[in-house]
Amino acid sequence: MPKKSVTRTYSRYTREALKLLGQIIKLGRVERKLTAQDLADRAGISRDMLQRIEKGDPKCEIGVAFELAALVGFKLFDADASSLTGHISQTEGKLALLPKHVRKPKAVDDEF
Amino acid sequence: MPKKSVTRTYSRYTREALKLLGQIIKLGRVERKLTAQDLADRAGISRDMLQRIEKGDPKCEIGVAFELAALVGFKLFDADASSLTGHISQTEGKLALLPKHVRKPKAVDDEF
DNA sequence: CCGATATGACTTATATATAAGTCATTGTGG
DNA sequence: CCACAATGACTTATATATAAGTCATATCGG
Repeated sequence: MPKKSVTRTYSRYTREALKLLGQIIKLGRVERKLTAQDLADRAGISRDMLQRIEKGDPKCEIGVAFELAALVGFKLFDADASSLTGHISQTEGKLALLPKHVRKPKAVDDEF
Repeated sequence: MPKKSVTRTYSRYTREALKLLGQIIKLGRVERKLTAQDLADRAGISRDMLQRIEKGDPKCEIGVAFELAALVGFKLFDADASSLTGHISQTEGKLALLPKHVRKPKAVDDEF
């Protein structure tokens, strides 16, 4: 494992967001009359993992969660893939304008 | 490991969405003049993992990704935690109205 | 009602993601 | 221009998430 044991903490926002996402997935699944096993099969995951995601477990593969959401018709970025491509290059453009390396100042609390 | 080796596939949408999320995080980080190491430290993760998330790797803990996004000021659900709580109970309400178990029909392709 | 089945909660073996470290390269600030 | 620092790309050991399986319970359809 990592050479040091890992214990993470999550902000309240993160926990709530994950819980909501899980509920959205479950809601979508039930509305579409899909069995947990069915949806899991479609996503290529175990029923157990689907359950954990529906519960909002923070330690799941993000790819699987996104995939599940999409499978039940929920897009986190309310746009289709082709539209996302546009956003991506747009973001790439912004990044290109910024310095490649970040110069560490004294203290970085631009919390203004 | 799982008793069977796992090879997942992801839809184009999922891949694009993850890529975009990673870019958003990187953009936010650079704009805030945070070193990769700095942001990683703040999130309690390794620099290596931050890099992977910024690249859009689907196999990362979803909790960490959400946390990073929030750290650089990006909320996937554009609302604060207290507002999310409202959404959660709202969704819970909807779920309560639906059958607890899904009855498996013959074929389930409500693709209409 | 009752039988079949979906769900939730566990357990276990093991594939795999992660932290840590290294090295080479590049970019920046002085 | 140049030294120093940040980044990107790897490698490796190991903690941990996952698939699979089991059991008990709840609940829906007939």
